Parts: sequence; C-alpha cells; structure tokens
Amino acid sequence: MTEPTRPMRRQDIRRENEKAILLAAEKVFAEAGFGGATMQLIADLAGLPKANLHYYFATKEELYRSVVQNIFEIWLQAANCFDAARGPVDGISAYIDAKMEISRRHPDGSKVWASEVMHGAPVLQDYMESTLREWTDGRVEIIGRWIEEGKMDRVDPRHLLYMLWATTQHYADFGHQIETLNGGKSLSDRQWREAKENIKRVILTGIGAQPA
Amino acid sequence: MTEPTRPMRRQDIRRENEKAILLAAEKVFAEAGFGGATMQLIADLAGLPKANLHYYFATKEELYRSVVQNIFEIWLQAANCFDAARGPVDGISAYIDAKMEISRRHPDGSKVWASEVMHGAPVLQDYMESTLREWTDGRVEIIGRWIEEGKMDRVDPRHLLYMLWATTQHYADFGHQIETLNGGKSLSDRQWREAKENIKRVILTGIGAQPA
DNA sequence: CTGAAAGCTGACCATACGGTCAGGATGCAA
DNA sequence: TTGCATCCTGACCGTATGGTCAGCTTTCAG
Repeated sequence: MTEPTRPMRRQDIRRENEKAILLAAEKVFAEAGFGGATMQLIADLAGLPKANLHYYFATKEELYRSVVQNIFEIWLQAANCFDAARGPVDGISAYIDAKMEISRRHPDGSKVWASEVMHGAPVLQDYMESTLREWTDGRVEIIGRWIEEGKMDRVDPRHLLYMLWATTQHYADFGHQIETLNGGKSLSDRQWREAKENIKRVILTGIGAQPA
Repeated sequence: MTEPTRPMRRQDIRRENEKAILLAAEKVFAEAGFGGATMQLIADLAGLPKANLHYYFATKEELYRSVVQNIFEIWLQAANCFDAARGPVDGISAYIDAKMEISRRHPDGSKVWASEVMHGAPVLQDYMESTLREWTDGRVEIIGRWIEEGKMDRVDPRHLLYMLWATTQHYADFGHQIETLNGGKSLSDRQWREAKENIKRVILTGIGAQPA
C-alpha cells in the first residue's frame, strides 16, 4: 500500500511550502518574539529541514517581514466595514465584530503585530507612516462627519479609534491573562459573544450613538 | 580638579548598582524582548562591565524576573484607588488616572509586562493565578455591588476591567504607533489630558454612571 | 528522451551570546 | 593596622544560532 502522493506541480509545492513556513513562523514569532524565535524551531514546526527555509526566505528578517505584512493586510481589511456604514452604530458595530473575529481567529498574528509595534516598528515604520496614517485620517474624517451630523457626541475621533483598537486587540494579545482569569479555560462561544456585546454597548452608549 | 567621588558605603553601592541595572534592563527588555535583549547591551547601558551584572543577578532569567516583578508591584498599587471609592465615578476615574500615569511614566515597564503576558507569562504564571486573580475577583465584587446599588448599568464586570486595562495600557504598549500617527511627536501634556478625559467620559457614560 | 531549471538537504562555518572564574581592589569592623 | 567580606572585572569557554554550499533529486518544456 503506497502513499498516493501524486506528484505535485512546481507551483503547488512553492505555494504550500511557503504557506506552511509562514504559518509556523507566525506561531513561533508570536510565542517567542523575534529575538527568541529560531529558524530551527520554525523549520521543525513546518516539517521541513532548516536549510529549506532559507531556500524560500533568505534571512530570518525576510521571513519575519513577510509574516508581519500578512497580518497588516488582514488588519486593514477589517476597515471595509467602516466605509460602507451609514452611521456610527452600524460602522462601529461592524468594526468591533471584525476586529474581535481577528483576535479570535488570528491571535498569533495579532501578537506579532503588537510585538512589532512595541519594539518600535523596525519593519513596518514606512507602512505606518503611509498606509496606516491614510487609513486613520480617513476614518477620523468619517467620524467627524458623524459628529457634525449629530449622530454621536463630540468624542475625539483619534482617541475613539485607539479605544477600539485597544479593546479588541486586548482579547488576542492578552488572551493568556484572560484565560488564566477564566479558570485556565479559553473563552467559550458565549463568552466571546458577551465580550463583543459588552464592548459595543459600552462604547456606543459612551459616545451617545444609541443602538437602533 | 579631581572628581569628588566620595567613597560609597557598601549598602549604597549595592542599591545604586542594582537600580542602574534594573533600569537599563527594563529599557532593553522593552525594546528587544527577552530573547532579543543581551546582557552586554544592558551592561553598557548601565555603565558596568558585563561580568558585574552576573555578580548582582546570576542569570538573565533572574534579572528579567526582577524587572517583571517590579512592574507587577506598580501595576497592583494602582488598585488602591479603586477600594477607597464610594462609587463607579470616583473609583473608575481614579483608576484610569492612575493607570494612564503608569503608561506615561513607565512605558518600558508596561511593555515588558505586555510582552511577558503575550508570551504566556512563563515567569508570572503563579502570580497571575494567585495575586492577580484575587485582585480581580475583589474588583469584580465591588463593581457587582455598584450595579446592585443602581450606581451603574448591568455591565459584565470582568469585561469592563479588561476594557480599562486595554484602553490605558494601549497608550504605553502602542505608544510608538500613537506617536507616528501624531506626526512623529510624543503626546503633549494637553493630549495626555484629552486622552484621559475621553476614556473616562466614554466609559463612564457607557456604563451609565453619570459624572457628578 | 533529455537537459536545464527548480526544489531539496546534510554537513559545515563564523559569530555572538550567556555564563564562569581567578585574582585584584575596596570598604569596614575590630 | 589587620584581616576579611564584599565588590569588581578581563579573559576565557561551550553552545546555539543564522546562514552557506556542494551536490543530490524532481519536475517539465521542447
């Protein structure tokens, strides 16, 4: 009885190996930080010899950069919810949902991102000064418009955004703390739902945007 | 013209060197993470030869542990505000003030703490399961009482605490991001004040505890 | 079928790091 | 002054890590 292992096409091989490496790297970088992560560990987790990693990613820095950029993409995508919305209730609700979903589904990525920023964003500085700034300015403007239209109280849009980022990402970055305080168990579906509802309710009420 | 360099007493020497090392270590650990930090760098920053570090702190782990415990002390002290308060407005306001002050005065410590938790709290696990849990349970009870007394809305106390932690620590842990979005300048006195006021207002309003 | 390009990898290297230690310098109590 | 405990440090060591490379296997276009 032989393994089928149908011969992979070149394309597939490359794609699958890169995916496996990036996934393993995300986990290891999240758990150990850039300095604490080792190529050997990533290789083991990806099920590949170390030298093979260097075939796809020349250096540890390059691999790290790829991981961080991946996260940044996901992070930015959550923004779309914001734009389509007609008011703060819709927009902020959707954004909180999206970001909580990221915290739940990609906790490792979130941690890598947090780590990157905490260490002064050595890799992402340029992104932060261009893409992130533009994104933020755009959202600040939207929120400002909502205020002018009387759809919410006069709350500083920037600080409101920071609040949204902080509260949602906290559930990923400090997930271990939350689990410990939850009796060592990870949050259940219900608890995640409650967390989301709490955040939405407090913030929406707090900014004077009454839920419909 | 000779340096006075009055001969230090033993006690003073020990105290001052330990202080210098801990300060340097806090900064280096915050900037590079545990894995990325090197004893040599810490030594240089403290102005001491590397071997001298090992005279005071046997291993890197031990030094790190000391740094983390220091922060934990400060972190817990901010809790006192909570107890003395007669209601959510006083208590939560004071707590936000205290935690924002920590974020501003000890950003490095805050980052080290965040990093420790993100990496699964290898050093502080026992503290989290004992001291932190007790502290949290106590505060949950206080908030629960406030709710029963009709001083605020029925908001899950735990998620409220997470929200407080997240929003305040965000200004330290993600300080670099905030500075970048602030045109590369660190927040001014006024901006810090605005941040605090925004957080207080949104949360206190959000939980239905009207400011006096 | 064939040869060249892509994919793979064990063995190897240089370096940097945490930690050690022998022995010197310094303060301090008696 | 003396003796001792504390403080200090340059030189050293073993190890782990990021990275290299020569040469192998596999895919696939022509």
